[in-house]
Amino acid sequence: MEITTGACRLGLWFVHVSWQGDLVLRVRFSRQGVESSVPAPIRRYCAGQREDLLALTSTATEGDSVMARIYREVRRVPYGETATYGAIAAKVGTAPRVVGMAMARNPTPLVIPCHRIVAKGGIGGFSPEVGIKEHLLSLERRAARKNGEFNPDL
DNA sequence: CAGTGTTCAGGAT
DNA sequence: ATCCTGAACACTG
Repeated sequence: MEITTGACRLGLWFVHVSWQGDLVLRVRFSRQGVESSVPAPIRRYCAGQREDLLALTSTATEGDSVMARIYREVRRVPYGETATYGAIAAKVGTAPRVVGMAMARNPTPLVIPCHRIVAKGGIGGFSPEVGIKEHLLSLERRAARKNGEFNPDL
């Protein structure tokens, strides 16, 4: 199967995706872009529909490295909810800081929802802009609420 | 070696 | 109550 690349709009930004079937190789954000095709679940997600993206996979979750185990744990955080760096670290058996590094180097945001990982006393970081993280979290809050869910947190 | 999208305990103010 | 240190950790330039 061929490797495909495309982009779709997300608020003020564009989401650029490189994928091969259900396997997503890379996701990145930028201000520039031209609308083209992306995997259907990502298009629905960006349109603000409730979509957990679990149908897609990422190469970053493969293997036994600490990084891969962190990424697998992050994927278990449900749509519309958040977890702290420390909580993920405790489950994997490493330090919170290592989780931060894994998030910073996440090759496939959205598919591995690093935006749902927040600091204990604040939102935590996000590259290239924390504004994207805020946008994603409020997008998920809205969609979850529309589905009749009650989210006291966030 | 220093530096990361952190957190906690311990101590001083 | 808030503010500083240092340590723990996996990985990169």
